[in-house]
Amino acid sequence: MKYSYQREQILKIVQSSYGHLSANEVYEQVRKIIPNISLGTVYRNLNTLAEHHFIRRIIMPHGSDEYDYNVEPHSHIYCVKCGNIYDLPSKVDERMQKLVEKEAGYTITKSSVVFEGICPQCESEKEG
Amino acid sequence: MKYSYQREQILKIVQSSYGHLSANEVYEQVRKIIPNISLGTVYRNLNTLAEHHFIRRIIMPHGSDEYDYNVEPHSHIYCVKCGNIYDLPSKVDERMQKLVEKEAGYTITKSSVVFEGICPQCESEKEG
DNA sequence: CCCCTAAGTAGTAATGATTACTACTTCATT
DNA sequence: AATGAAGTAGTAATCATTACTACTTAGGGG
Repeated sequence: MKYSYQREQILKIVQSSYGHLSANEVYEQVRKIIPNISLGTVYRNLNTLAEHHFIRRIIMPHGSDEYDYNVEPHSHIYCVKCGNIYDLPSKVDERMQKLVEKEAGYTITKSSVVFEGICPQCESEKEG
Repeated sequence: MKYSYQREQILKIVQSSYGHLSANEVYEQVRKIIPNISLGTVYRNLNTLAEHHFIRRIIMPHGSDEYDYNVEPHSHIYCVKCGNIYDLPSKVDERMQKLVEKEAGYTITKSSVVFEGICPQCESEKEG
């Protein structure tokens, strides 16, 4: 991987976001610094960075994929009320994997798990 | 839902497939019976049938969605060796859901879970 | 039994996310 | 400094899916 200013800025944005960003959201942000950057460059660099484990690509079932500063394998949950995407503890992933391997006899190499539900905050607001 | 010959044939194909078919695969099959059927008609009917719980739509992380005759909620695993998509027992789903609700405090309404791994058959062939 | 209209259809165009392509530029090594 | 592999901007292409349009049909009320 050769250095490039574009990639450096893209990495900074994802790392400082402390959340999940779509390629387009990264594009919007990086354009403030590099106005003529191309969307293709954003995609290419996000994927290169993900391949080299600097960030993690979250393949969303529908809609655009998201890029995550947290490189530890973990699943995600989309809150249908507030629209946010939250991380699930990686402990949950480990246990899910063991469950599938034990119950069904498969060797899991990778998983794409996105839950939909209601986050604790929205759940408690329901009563207020 | 008004009767239509097209929808009847589409339902028959998915139900008699005993597996998972993409919209395009259904299209290819139904064209043998109704040569000038439109791909849009296939999509519309598959989704209508799924909404009415005659079949189930499996949203795949990447690639095309699949349609399943098995309407019980269950997750899927894609075997990276043979390329097939297998069902996981719905017991696994129930336990995954409980795990997430207990460990992370979320109320799960829906889940899109697709594992990638190696199926028992391919696993055993490795040694031969 | 026929008419009406909402639902369905074929065919095509549009959408949205992502990747591919092309000609030009830049990093970093000798 | 020269070279070549890797990177870039800009644009076109791809792929799955949905939307649109004008036409057709199912099927209940008169």
